[in-house]
Amino acid sequence: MKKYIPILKRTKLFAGVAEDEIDAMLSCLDARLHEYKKGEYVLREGEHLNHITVLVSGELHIQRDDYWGNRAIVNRIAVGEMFGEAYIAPESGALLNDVVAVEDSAVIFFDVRRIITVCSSACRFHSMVVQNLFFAISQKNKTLVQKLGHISKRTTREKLISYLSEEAKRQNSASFTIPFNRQQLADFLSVDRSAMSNELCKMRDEGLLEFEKNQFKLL
Amino acid sequence: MKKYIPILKRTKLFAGVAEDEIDAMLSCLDARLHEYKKGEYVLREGEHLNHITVLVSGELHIQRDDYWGNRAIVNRIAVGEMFGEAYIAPESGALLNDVVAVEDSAVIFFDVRRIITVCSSACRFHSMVVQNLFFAISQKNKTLVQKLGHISKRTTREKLISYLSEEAKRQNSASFTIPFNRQQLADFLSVDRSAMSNELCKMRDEGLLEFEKNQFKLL
DNA sequence: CTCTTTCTGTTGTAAATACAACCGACTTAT
DNA sequence: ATAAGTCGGTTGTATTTACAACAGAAAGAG
Repeated sequence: MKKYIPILKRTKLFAGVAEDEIDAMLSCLDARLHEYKKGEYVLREGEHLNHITVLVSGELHIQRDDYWGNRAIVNRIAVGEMFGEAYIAPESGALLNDVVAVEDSAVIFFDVRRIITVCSSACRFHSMVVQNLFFAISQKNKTLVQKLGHISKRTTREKLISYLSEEAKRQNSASFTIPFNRQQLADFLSVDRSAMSNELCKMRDEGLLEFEKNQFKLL
Repeated sequence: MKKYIPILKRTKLFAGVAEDEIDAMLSCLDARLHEYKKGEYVLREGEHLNHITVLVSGELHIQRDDYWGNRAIVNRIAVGEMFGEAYIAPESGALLNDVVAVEDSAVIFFDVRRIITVCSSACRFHSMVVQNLFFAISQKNKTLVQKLGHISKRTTREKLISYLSEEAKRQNSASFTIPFNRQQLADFLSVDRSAMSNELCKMRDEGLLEFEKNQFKLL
């Protein structure tokens, strides 16, 4: 687990905490490392979670499949990001979604109660972590609202424009790479892949954008 | 403002805090009361917010209108609920949505920094409020994921079933009242009102449910 | 009470989407 | 090298949805 301390240092959760302090906090927070192969489930819908988790290697999707096999990708977790923040409250109930490794991944689990209950003075940076967690959850909240903004658009084209222009803004460039292939993007935006592919090509023919694989450019 | 203390006592934010303690905390948290008439904007997209707010009277919608006049209702705030938790972080940027009073409403604003920075021992219950805020944000997060689950369904019928069965579950009865009229429900689920109305009637004719105004019964 | 406004359901048409099936390019495994 | 699998684009059709327009019922104003 110690090899991931430099990664933890760069996460929102441990922002401003020195590496040796993180090292000291690992046991205080009862940190546990788990590893997953590509395609493995980290957590399944219906399970109960009493941990805050941080992805330290690989990539995860928060997703849900319905009876008919339609997949909805609720969120994508990149290295350094957290998940499980929606289940901090004691009465928060079972997981609503599956969490799946889309690459070989490593996840560190932290005991929720140990985080939010500030411990003895041994952890001098604990209160900073609590505040970081505040900000991180708050920001995740905002991310979800943004995603709602995308998929509440009525047409596939509008959803694409909404999503792509936010990515351009976020990456601060008209040229950018998206972290999804076509099927994943379709699942993320809740549309049919072929219809979306069709629409993307129409938009390209109309001169709105260019793309090749995951590389997009808005014009 | 004092007349709303009994209401505050019943909110998630002040759960477990006695009324006289809340009274004492109001000034500590720099609480300010604002009132709005039905239809007035509490906040507008693009503004900056440095407060956590609690609705103590009336009803609010978090919504957004696009260029073509399509309205998306992101969330509904009932008495005792908070909003603005997505903008706690210092770098969280401008509001993504409008906040509108759909009834005559009263809102109390609390200074964010004063909440998350635990003050002197005068506020003995401050740390409890911090923990309450944690749980409340976390739960809001979960609510947003649930809403994503509804509108990521492909057809109007599936969206309706998803929403209505959750309401039934939440209200713990096959008969329940929803807090939206038809237009608002359509805006909430991101579908066309007339198409939705049509679909509801088809479902009724097929014996899936009964309804009258806002009163629904799943069969 | 009457007039106006709002709400809900209905219908027809045009547009958009889902679905299935297929193809070619490319990658990976054996 | 060959075969199998993955990925993205294309097409046609059936289904679904949006949109506009209208009508009756209910609610609210004067």
